[in-house]
Amino acid sequence: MNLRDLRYVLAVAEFRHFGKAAEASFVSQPTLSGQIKKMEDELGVTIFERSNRSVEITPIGEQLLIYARRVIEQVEAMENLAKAAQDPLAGPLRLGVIPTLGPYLMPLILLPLRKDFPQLHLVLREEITSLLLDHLRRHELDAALIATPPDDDDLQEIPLFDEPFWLAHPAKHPLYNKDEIYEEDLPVDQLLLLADGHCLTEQVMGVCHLDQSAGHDDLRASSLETLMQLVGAGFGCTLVPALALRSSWATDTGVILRQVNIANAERRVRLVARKTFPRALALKALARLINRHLPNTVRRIEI
Amino acid sequence: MNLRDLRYVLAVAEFRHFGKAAEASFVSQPTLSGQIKKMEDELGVTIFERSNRSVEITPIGEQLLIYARRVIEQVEAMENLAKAAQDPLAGPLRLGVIPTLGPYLMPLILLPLRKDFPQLHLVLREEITSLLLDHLRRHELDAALIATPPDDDDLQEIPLFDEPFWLAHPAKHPLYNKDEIYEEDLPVDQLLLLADGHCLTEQVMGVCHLDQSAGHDDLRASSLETLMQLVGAGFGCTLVPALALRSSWATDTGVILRQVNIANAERRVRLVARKTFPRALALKALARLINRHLPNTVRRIEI
DNA sequence: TGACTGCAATATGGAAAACCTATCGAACTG
DNA sequence: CAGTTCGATAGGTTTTCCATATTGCAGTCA
Repeated sequence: MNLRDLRYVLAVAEFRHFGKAAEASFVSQPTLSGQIKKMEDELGVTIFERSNRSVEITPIGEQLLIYARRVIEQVEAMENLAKAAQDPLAGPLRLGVIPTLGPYLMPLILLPLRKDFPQLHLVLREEITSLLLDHLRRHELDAALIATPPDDDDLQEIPLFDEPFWLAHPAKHPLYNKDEIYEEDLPVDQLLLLADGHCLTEQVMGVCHLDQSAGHDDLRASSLETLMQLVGAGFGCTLVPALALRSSWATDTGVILRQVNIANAERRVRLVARKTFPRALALKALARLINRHLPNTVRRIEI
Repeated sequence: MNLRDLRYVLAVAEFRHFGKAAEASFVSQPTLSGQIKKMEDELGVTIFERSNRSVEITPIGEQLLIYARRVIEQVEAMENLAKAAQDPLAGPLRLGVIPTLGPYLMPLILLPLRKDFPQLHLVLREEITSLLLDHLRRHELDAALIATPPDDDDLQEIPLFDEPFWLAHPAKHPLYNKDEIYEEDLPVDQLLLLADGHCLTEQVMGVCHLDQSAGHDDLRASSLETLMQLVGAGFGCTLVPALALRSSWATDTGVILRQVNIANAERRVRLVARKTFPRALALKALARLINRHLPNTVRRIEI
C-alpha cells in the first residue's frame, strides 16, 4: 500500500468519478484506475463498484475510507509539524553555561534574544565544564558556553570573545598605591580561588604560575559572589572575569577592581556543540546575537 | 512521503543503527540510508543525528515518530480489516424478497444458512418487484429474490427453481368433484387476486388469459394470507405458488388445494444482483444453499 | 604504529513502479 | 446513427527504488 494510493482512493470517493478524481490528483485517468485496481488486489477487497456510468463505494470500501482519511490526516499533521520545525531557530535550544559566565552574560542577551528571535526558546542549565561536555555528548544538551577548548573531535566551537581577568583586592591593600599592575605584582600567596572543577580556578592559577598540586585548598569559594565577599572581608585577592564586574561590589563590599597589564590574563569564551548537531543556523544566530550585545570590557571575535 | 519510508524511520528509531534497521526491513543499508535522507529532505528537518558511532533521535524527530507510529498503526488496522473482509461470504448481504415468496422460502433456508455460512449475515427486506429492482440499482440492496426476468442490462440473474401454481378453491365448490384440473376448468370469473404490483397478480392473470385492463379490481387482497381467508370464506378461487402451500390452510379455513394440469402455470424464481456486484461468490453460495433446501413441490434448476 | 573492524555515506548500474498517450468497448444523448 | 462519456486496456517512457561495490572516518587490537 502507498500513501499516494490512499489519496487516489479518497479522491475517487469524493468525486465518484475516476476522470475527475484523476484530474484533481494531477494524474491521468488510466494511472489512477491502475493504482486503485492494484490497491484493491493487494487488499483483496473491492472498494468501488463501478460501471460505465456510476461509481459506488462498497460497504467495506466505506469502512476502509474511514481509515484512509485518518491516515492522510495524520500524515498532513506530520508534514505541518515538520514545516513548523523547519526553521532551525524555532523550538527549544538546550544551552549549558558555566557558572562563572552564566549569571553575568545571560542577563545581557535574554531580552535581545526574545526580541530578535522570539521563536528560539533557550532552556538554560548551569554547570561546570566537564559536566556540560558530558551532557553534550549524551545529547542531553544542544550547545554550551564554556571558556576552555572542548578538546573533543565530536564537538565544534564558535569562538565568541576574549574576556580579560581583573584583579580584585581589598580596599586596604598595598597594591592600592600602584597605578599599574604587572605580572610580578600579583599577590600570589594571598590568592583566593573557586572550588575545583571551575575552569576559572585553573585559569587563574595558570596566570599566577601556580602548580595544580600546590595546595591552595585551604579556602575555596563555591561561587564568584562568595569569592568577592571573601576579598571584601580582607581574606585575600583574586582575579575576576571582566563580565562579572559590578560597581556594586566596590560600594557594597569595599572591593577594589583593577585592570592588569598581563598578557594572557584572559579567557576565551566559545559556543560549543556537537559537529552533528543539525541546527547550525540556530548556533550561528545565537553567537552573533551574543557578540552584538557584549560590553567593551571584553574583546569580540568577529564571526 | 511514503509508508515504506515511515517504516524505515521506525526501524532506525528502534535499533538506533542503520545496518540493523536495514536488515530488519529486508533492504540494504545504503537503500535505507538513502530513503531516510530523502524523507528528511522532503520534510526539511533532521530526524536522526548520526555520527560514525551513534544514531540519536532529534527532538523534532521524536515528535514525528509519534505520528509515524500512529500512521503505521492505522494502516495495519486497515489491512487487517480488509483481510477480514476478503471472504465474500463474510459480512452483511442485503437481500430483498417479494412478499409472495419471502414468508414461505426464508424459513426453509435461514437455519441451514446459519449452519453452513455463519459469517454470512442476511439483511432482509420484503417489497414488490419494482421497488426491489429500484433498490438494487441504487445500491440499497445487494441482491433480490424475484419471480420475473429483471429486464435490466445492469442486472444479472441466477435461476433457482420453477414454482408451480396450485388451485385453491372453497371446500364446497363444483371443482371438488373433478379429479384433474385443466386449463378450461379454471373458474376465471371467480378469480381472486392480490393487489397490483405483485408479480403474482399478473402471472395468475396470464395463466387465466385475463387482460390487464379487464377490471377484476373489485376484490383485491394485500397478502396471500388474506387471499386464502377470502377463498376459505367462499368468495372465489385463486392460484397459489407451491411454496406457500400449508396444510393448516386446508384444516383451518376449509380451502382445497389442487395441483393443476396446465403448462406454464408456474413462475421462475431467480436471484438477481447487479452485474458489478463484487461478491459473486456469496450469491452463488446463497443460490446453491436455497437450491439444496427446496421441497419437492418445486422443480430445482441445477446450478 | 599499523592492520583490522564497524558504521554510515556515496557511486553506479539494473529492476520495478508509476506514469503517459492512444485506443477500446459499452452505454447514454441528440 | 453519429457523437459523447467513462472506465479499462495496451505499449512505451520515466521515475523511483534497490543492490553491490567502495569510500571515509573512528575506534580497537596486536
